[in-house]
Amino acid sequence: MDSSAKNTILKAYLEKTGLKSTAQRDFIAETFFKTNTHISLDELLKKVKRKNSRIGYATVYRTMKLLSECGLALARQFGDGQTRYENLPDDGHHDHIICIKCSKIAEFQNQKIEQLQIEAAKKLGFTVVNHKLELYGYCPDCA
Amino acid sequence: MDSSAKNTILKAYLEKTGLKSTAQRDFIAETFFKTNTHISLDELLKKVKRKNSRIGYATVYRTMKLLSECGLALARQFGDGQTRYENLPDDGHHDHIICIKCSKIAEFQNQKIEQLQIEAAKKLGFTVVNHKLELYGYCPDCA
DNA sequence: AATGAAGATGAAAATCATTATCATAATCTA
DNA sequence: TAGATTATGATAATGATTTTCATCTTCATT
Repeated sequence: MDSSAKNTILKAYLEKTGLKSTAQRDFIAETFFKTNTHISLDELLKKVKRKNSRIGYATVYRTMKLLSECGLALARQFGDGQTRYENLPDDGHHDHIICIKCSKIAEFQNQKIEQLQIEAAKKLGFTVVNHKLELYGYCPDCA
Repeated sequence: MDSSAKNTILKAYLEKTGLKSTAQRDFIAETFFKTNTHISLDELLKKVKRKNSRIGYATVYRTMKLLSECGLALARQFGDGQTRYENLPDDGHHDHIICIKCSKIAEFQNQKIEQLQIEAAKKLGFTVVNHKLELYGYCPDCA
C-alpha cells in the first residue's frame, strides 16, 4: 500500500469518527509512513521536530494511537519499555529477532515456519489468522 | 522441572554472579514457582505479602528480574502496560494458539519450528536464547 | 562464635513512558 | 463569518519500574 492509499484510509477513519484533519496529524502520519524501522515515539518525535519544531510530543502520541486504531500502524512491545510502531509490511509478513543485551532488532521471513505453524494449528482444529513470533537472543555484536 | 531443580539453578546462578542467598529471595521465588498464570508483579507482591507483609515491592521487582535473567521466569508484555511473568512449562517448551473469538488457549510443541528458528537466527548472526510464538485464529468451536 | 566486607533489604524518592488537563488555536458546518 | 467542536502544545499527573541510601544479613575468614 502506498502513502496516498494510507492517507485515504486515514481520512476515511477521521470522518467516520468525527475527527478533524489537521496539518500536524498529516505531517506526523506522513513522516511515519516514510519510516521503515520499528520506530519509537521518541525517535519519531525527533524526526518530526526536525521539520516542524513546534509540534509537541503529546500530539505525536495521539496521532500514533490513531494510526494504530485504524490499522495503519502496528504497535509492538519488545521488552525495552517503549512501544514501537511499525508500518504495514509491503512485502508480506515478517518476524523479529531481538538482542537481549543491546535491544537491536532484526527481521526475517521464513515460509517454512509459517507453513509448519498452519499445520500445527490444524492438528488442534484451529485456523490461523495471524501470528506473532519473536526470537530473543544475542546479536553478532553482543554474542 | 520441579521446584527443587529450579532452586538448584537459582543457587548456581547466584553463586556464579557472586550474589547471596536470602530468605526473601527464596520466598519470592518459591511463591512464583507455585503460580501457573501470567502473573503481574502486583499480583505476585500481593501473594507474597500475605505470608510476609514486610517484604517490599522493590525486592519483588529485583527478584523477578533475577529469575528472568537466569531463565527461570519468562517476562511477557501483552500490551496492557505491565510486565507479566510466566513459569517455565513443566513439559518442555510450548507455544500458544489463541482463539480470537472465544479466547480459548491451546498449547502445542513443534520441534521442527524450533529448529528452523535457530537456523533463521543464525543466518543473521544471532544466537537464540528464548522465543515467543503466538498463533491467533479460530478454535474448532468458533471456526 | 566474632569480625568485617560485600550484598541485600525496604521505604522513599527518582525516573521513564504515557496520558490527562486546560487554555488557546485551528477546523468545519451552516 | 460565526459558532460549535475538536486539536494543539505546554505542563502536570499517572503508573510502572528503578534507584538511592541507611540499615540489616550473609558468609568467608579469623
